[in-house]
Amino acid sequence: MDSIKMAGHLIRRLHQQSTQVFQAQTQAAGFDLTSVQFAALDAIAQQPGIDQSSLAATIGFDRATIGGVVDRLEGKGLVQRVVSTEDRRARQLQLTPEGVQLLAAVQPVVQALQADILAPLTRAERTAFMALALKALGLPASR
Amino acid sequence: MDSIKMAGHLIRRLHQQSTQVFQAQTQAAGFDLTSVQFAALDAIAQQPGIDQSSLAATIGFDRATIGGVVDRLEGKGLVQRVVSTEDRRARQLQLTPEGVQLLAAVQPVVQALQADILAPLTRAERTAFMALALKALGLPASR
DNA sequence: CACATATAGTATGCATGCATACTAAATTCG
DNA sequence: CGAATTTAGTATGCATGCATACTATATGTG
Repeated sequence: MDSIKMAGHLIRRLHQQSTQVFQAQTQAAGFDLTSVQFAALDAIAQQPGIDQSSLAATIGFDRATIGGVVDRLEGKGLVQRVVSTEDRRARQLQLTPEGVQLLAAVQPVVQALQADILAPLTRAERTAFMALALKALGLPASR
Repeated sequence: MDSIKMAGHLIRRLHQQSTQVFQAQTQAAGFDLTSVQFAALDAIAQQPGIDQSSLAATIGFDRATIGGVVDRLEGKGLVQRVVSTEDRRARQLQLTPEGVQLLAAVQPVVQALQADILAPLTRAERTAFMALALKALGLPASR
């Protein structure tokens, strides 16, 4: 079988397509943010005070990667790192006012581009694809 | 909507799962090869003498990335780079005998792990997923 | 032929993404 | 309590992956 047709290869290509659509449309809207940085911002907004380790678990990174992502978000002034008073190893993460504002502004753009990631699919096919992807990841379909 | 449920996020997670399964199973079988390196080897085997630019187009990389991949394959003694006599800018790629041997040995392993990438899905669901993925990439379903 | 343009590959810089090793702090257990 | 273990985060190295700029070569056009 062609490696071209293998599941792993198709998924890699989809990932490329996904990140390209994200970059193109968020940049066109005037934002400078990667999809990973968006995912981190969004997760922090939903669980303010979350530590880096829990954040990594939430969005599926490892600890080494999340450190760099948070570094860059902090560098852009979007996120604050505070040493936890309860556990001095942990860093609690919060959005700054700038982070809150940017997230609110970029969210509708990101929301809107999701369909474009799977543009050749019909709406019903997109729904089917998402359900299969969720199951393939071992996640409950309803989450 | 949770970013957790967005198409882009699901695809990123699938990509992680895919590369992890690939690494785990090929390493368990005694190979030291990334999925990208495998894709490159396989493509070169199917089109011997292909230049780097065409290789990049075939498997969906950009030129900058393919250079490093070929560097590493050459460093492992799996691939030969020869300056084309017809176009001295181009590098024609060939597998070495070691490359041919390794590809033949690893191919069945890679073949077998494809189903594990989508392990929670039934066989029918995997087929459906692959068809949707192909369509989402704008590729003909039959290729 | 001369010059403009296009193309193949490389180099550099930035951003994931993982493995491994390390430090500091918290927890467990004898 | 004190040592062993675990955990949070960082540091380092390797491998994609893309954007941009650069060199060398090829091609097209007047």
